[in-house]
Amino acid sequence: MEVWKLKYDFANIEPKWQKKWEDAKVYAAHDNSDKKKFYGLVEFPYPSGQGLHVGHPRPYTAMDIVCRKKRMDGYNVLFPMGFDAFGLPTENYAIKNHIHPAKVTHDNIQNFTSQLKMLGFGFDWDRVIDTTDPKYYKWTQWIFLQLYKHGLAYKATMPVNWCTSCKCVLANEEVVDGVCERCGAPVIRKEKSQWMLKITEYAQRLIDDLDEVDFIERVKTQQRNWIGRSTGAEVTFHSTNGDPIVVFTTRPDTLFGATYMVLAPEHALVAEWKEKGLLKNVEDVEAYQKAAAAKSDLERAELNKEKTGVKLDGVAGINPVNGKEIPIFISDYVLSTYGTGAIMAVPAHDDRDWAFAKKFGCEIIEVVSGGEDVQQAAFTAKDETGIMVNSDFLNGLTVKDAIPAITKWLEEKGIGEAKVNYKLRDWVFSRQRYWGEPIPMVWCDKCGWEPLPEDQLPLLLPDVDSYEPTDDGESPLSKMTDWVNTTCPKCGGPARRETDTMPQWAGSSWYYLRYMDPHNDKALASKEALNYWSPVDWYNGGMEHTTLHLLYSRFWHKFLYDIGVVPTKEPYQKRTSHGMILGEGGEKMSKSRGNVVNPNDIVAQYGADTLRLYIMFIGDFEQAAVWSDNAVKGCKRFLDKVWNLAESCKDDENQSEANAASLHKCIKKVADDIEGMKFNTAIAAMMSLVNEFGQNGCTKGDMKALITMLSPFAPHIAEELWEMLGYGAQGFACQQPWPEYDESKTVASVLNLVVQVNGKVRANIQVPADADNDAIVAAAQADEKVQKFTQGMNLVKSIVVPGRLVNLIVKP
RNA sequence: GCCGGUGUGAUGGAAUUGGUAGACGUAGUGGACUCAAAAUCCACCGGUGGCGACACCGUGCCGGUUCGAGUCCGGCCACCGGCACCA
Repeated sequence: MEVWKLKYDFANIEPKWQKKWEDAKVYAAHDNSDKKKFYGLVEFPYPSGQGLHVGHPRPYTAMDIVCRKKRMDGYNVLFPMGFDAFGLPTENYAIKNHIHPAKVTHDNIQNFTSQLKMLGFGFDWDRVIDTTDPKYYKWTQWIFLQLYKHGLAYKATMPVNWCTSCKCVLANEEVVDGVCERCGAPVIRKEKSQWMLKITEYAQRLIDDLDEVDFIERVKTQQRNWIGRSTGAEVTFHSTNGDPIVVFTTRPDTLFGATYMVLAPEHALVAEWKEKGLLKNVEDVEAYQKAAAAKSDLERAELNKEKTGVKLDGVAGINPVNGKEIPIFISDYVLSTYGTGAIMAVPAHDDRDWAFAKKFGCEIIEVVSGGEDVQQAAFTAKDETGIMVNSDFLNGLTVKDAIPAITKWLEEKGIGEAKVNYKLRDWVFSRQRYWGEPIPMVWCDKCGWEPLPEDQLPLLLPDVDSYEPTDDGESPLSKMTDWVNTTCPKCGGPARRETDTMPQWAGSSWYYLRYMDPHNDKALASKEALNYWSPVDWYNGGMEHTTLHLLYSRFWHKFLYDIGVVPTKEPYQKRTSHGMILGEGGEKMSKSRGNVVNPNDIVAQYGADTLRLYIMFIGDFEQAAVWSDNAVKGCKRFLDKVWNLAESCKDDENQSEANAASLHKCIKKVADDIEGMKFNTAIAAMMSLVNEFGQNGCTKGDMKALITMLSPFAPHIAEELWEMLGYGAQGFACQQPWPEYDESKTVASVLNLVVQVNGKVRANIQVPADADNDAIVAAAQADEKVQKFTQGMNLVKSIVVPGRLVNLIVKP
């Protein structure tokens, strides 16, 4: 055979195959197929001006490998890509450089696209979506209208999170430790009229249906935590002047221990009592309310060691279980946004109430025995350890039994009822910025809010002169009087458009549906496409989206399911998550640290295949990993070895005897590891195999199997070698079936066993594969090294682990 | 404080789920090739003792279960992430 001795010239090979794949559309998903479908999804990127960094290819390569493997297994695969392009950085860049955000977006998408193609991902490029395309956001607006028509979108004036730098409201999910999730600027409270989505209506289902999906456990727990379900009871107390005060408690069993009440400073009853002239210490109360209002949530939380509050003078509460008169306080440790904004305080059995009671000299009455002295610390155990005392008819019961008993009693007397509360709050959905989807609503002084008729969608984002956010808290769109002034869709009179836009999370809440049928202009996707492709089989994305995008899109999906648009209850069947890529030194990559690795540089130096391999070999996929320029070389060396082996292998279509066992074990291992996302060990297994091929020599048949296995990981070199070995007529390497695994080839005729004496490794022996236990023990005892330790001892026991080891237990 | 995760050589990380700890890769050391360097190839590469065969110790710490523990149980420590006055 002719000896090629060509260099592994990745710089020419990679673009060559990228073009061939694209021309042949080998990665296109087929809509009308009888094949089993597989829908693999990665989170679409925000096309920033910086382009891709090496963090992006980690999830992309992983799902690309999974999807390529699925294609080889005969699935009709949908593996799409798109761009989540509305958002503040683009808008800010546009403001700074006086370029229209649409132009900025277009350029960034072009750059991202070429980078993604450079890495050889098998995306279906005919299904690319862009959330800023009116053909796309028409349907984002359409979904909003459906939410509105079903009572799930409403406008309300309430205190909201306001980012002082973005000049824009934020959802609760976007506030992290009191600062803006995006820019890190402090968030303050501001009273504003906002569009809200009733995600709380889905709270229970968002928890329950987690049981039906295959999400990694930490995603499920984080979502459950965020939704924050707690069960208890609502109990109606009364004030001395006869007003009902409803409180929520998770411990109705401790009702007899309620020695005072606390209202949130913003509670409506406080103002009412003030009106009626019942309060004798109005100045103190007002001063406290004012101070509380001025504090941000962060400040409130920071001050949580020291309890503050004011006792209401002139009004008291009455404990409904024993008629006792108890004082009422206002304090900011009670939140107006959770429960009823009012609590009964049981200092003996709640840490916060205890701290408050100590400071304000409130009575502490023990109603659950079994702990230490409640005058010294609250006893909060909620299990069977505590027995009810000082509680009339509850005395003697455990806490566990007392809760249903008192709840039943309350319900019978009409004083209270069982109740479930959630920490989750409704989703603040409007933003005072330009670069987002316009909210298709019109305000008419006569008719109120009216939805835009659906046939007028999309409501286009108008061109404006300035995208600058305004200090008065209005969207830049509000300055566009031509656009703002319109007619009421109902009465035809003069009306004004909503000038706030949607948050960035809107477009991404349903994008996975659009990929199923991206060019449809009659519906967000056709019924046939939705029925065939739903649900997403495997969705990989970042942990940082667990309580943002992932939660929001599950909510939207459930709504769309309820109104008959989508066929499944849940959008994603399986959810996995990748660890971050950290810069050298173990710190997060960032421009300011100057440790950002640009994939273009790595591709130029080593090629895309090496980058793909390295990013998968770097460590446990779910764990954070530190980038190392040096370690990249190892993957390049591996590909060089593969190349050289292909050039020097024996011209024999058969697999060689010498490599058979290793080859077939490797075929199995790589397949299993891809399914389990253990890409690092899959690659290690192929490296070992290649080392063996180098030692034993290999045939074309051996190489054929190796190249096929390698093709999901390093698709370009696989194609090139496939063609070089003369298999080009059989189609692309990436279209071949996964190599056949023959278990019988992995069974050796002679087994290597470890011999232990009293649990310590003492020797290795070879035995025939069919040797029985007695023969194995005899062989072990016959070994010279073993005899050194068994000499003069009695064998009391022997343990044989088939195919692994034999342990001899000896005693003098 | 509550919930989750992690802890293994110089280093990134493996270990068939209770069965030879350190696969695979980096870095390092020695050697071959070269005028030289790069590349490549070969050998070594947890610690201590020994010329050596070999022995003992070793998976954050202390204890336990087991013929056998990185893996299981009990009790700690450290770091990372999430939630946090949510009644």
